Amino acid sequence: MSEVRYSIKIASERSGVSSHLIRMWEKRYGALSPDRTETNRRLYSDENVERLSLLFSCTQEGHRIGNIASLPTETLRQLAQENAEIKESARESAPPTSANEESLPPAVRPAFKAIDSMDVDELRKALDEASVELGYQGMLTKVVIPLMQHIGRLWCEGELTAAYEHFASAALRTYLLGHVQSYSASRNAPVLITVTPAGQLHEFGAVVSAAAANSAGWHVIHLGPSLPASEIAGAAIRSEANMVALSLVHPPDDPDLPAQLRMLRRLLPSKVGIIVGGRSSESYRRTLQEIQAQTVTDMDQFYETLNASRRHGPLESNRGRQEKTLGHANG
Amino acid sequence: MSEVRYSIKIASERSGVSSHLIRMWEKRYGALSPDRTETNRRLYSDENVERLSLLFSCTQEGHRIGNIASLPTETLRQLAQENAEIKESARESAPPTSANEESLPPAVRPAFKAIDSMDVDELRKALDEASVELGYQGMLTKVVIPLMQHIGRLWCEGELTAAYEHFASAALRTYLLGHVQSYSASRNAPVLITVTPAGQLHEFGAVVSAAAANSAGWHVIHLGPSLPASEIAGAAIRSEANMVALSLVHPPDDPDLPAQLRMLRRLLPSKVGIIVGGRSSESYRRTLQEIQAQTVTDMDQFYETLNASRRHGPLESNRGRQEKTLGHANG
DNA sequence: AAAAATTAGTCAATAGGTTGTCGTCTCAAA
DNA sequence: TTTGAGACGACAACCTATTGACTAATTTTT
Repeated sequence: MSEVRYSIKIASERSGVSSHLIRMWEKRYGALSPDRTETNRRLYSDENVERLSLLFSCTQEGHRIGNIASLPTETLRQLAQENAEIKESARESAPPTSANEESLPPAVRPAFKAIDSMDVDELRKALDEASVELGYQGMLTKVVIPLMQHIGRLWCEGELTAAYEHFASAALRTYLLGHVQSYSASRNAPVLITVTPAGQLHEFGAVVSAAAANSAGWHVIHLGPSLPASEIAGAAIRSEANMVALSLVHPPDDPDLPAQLRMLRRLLPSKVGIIVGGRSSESYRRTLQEIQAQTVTDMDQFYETLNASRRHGPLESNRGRQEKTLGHANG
Repeated sequence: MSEVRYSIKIASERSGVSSHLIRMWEKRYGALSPDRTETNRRLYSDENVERLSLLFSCTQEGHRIGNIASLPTETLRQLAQENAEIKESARESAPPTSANEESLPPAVRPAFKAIDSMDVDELRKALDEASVELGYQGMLTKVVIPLMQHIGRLWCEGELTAAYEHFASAALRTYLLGHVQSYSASRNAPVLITVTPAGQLHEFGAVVSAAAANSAGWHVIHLGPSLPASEIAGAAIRSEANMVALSLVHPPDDPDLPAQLRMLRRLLPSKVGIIVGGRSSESYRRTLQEIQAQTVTDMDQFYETLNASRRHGPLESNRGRQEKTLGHANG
């Protein structure tokens, strides 16, 4: 701790309380009693300044200075703590975004604006327009993915609150999967399962690949995030899937995941291919190689792999997918 | 506990009783006798505030203030709890939710079949048809909810694999939120935020309420699962929401949740109502009551509450109560 | 059933307390 | 000399307390 003392001006700047008011608080309420120089100048320590800041934020919250001026600093700290979140949420809700818009490609901006104002309809419109302009797959690669990356970045840097991230996820997921629904392909289209293995909670990659594969003519069954290998395999077998697409994003170092992946390979029929993408797929490279998964690092590769597998892939097979009901469920 | 005393303004904000009314209760019924400053200002302790909250919720239940004002705080606490229990049990005995075992209602079967064969299109068709037959809200209450309950039960009993549960969640969510998108209401429709508080991972209740509210003419912003209170409040403020709908399902005993809920109440503008549903809402009854959340146990109640709030502001009530707990907005 | 009384919440007016800001004056520091 | 600090007094804006009167609903009485 330094024993630095500040003039009232500095104390005022640091605490946000005008020097005038600082004197008033001292005089009227005895809020604090700073040391003085020989010539009667006030000298404020770091503790003094902290106390001033606390008093200030409490008054901002509606507490009357007269009621709190004499409380010990520790109590003030608690009181301010109670309200800390208020300020946070207020502050964060005030400046939604601003600075980083320039760094966004123009095509992404309308969609980002829609997220910014939490408007699903606007988002849908933006994406529809992007679809027309860039094609569906172009919309995916040039708008949706950069958009989520940007939001993720802003979120990490604390420039965007989790609420926006959640909203964006929910809205985009609904938009993309909604399209999967309505595009759903003909009866003898190849079948792809999109899913995230147990422990991987980020669904977004799987959603995008679902949308992408669907637009490429696949019949897609999206199972969502964090499903154990046995479940994935079960679903694949039951639906006679041709491929399973996994997205690995976070965590990049799950010690259980390799075992899960190996088990998945073992349980899956050998003609069913595994295709893996996502930021963290690199971290599990060894295992992925071992199970002969095809890793892709971008959308183009993903399309390519899908096409290849469709032509001479581990599939072909009789497309006579007949409905199978669950043996067990109630009659 | 700190020995902090609050001004009447703060006491009013925290208890939800207008400052005016607080004085009336003191003067007419001697409901409580706060300390005073030398200049006769009232000073409220935390206990005082709690008592005010209790009195308030009891009056909301229909008790006359004159009858309960002189009861000791402990008795009030019991009374408030009893009321909540009676309400609960009345509701529970009324709709016995016989949706038990063996036969699920015929209306649900096509949708269940679709889930069973993991066919999104078929599911969509089944729900569309149910919509035509039962109306959108009927589809929600008579198909979607029983369906999810049924699947949840089968899952619990190990009769259905997680893959089906995941698939059903993803598909239903997309279907329901997709409809929210396209229905999105006009500019001056009331705004509802649907979300799950931090720690509550089950999104489904929030999704259904989003769909329901949207069909009732609300503008819905769905934020998805597990968002901290400050985020929820920030989003609500920013979007000028009229209500926030929370779904509590699992876990039923999160020790952090009550604090989260209290904080949410504090951060939200007091005119923003909180509406809570879900299987576990009962477990948090005390806290919910404290924050004056309106709990609902079925869809009908949900609609009712939405409508009431739309008509007389957030605090609906049997007796055309004041819609301003915020009488302190003096000015 | 109509009239009167009771109950509960709200309003308005007045008086006075509380708080942030301003201006002025004086004195120390640069 | 200019600038900033200290002290004092004044003041407007806001908050609080009290009183009495008003409204609307409910209950009691006639």
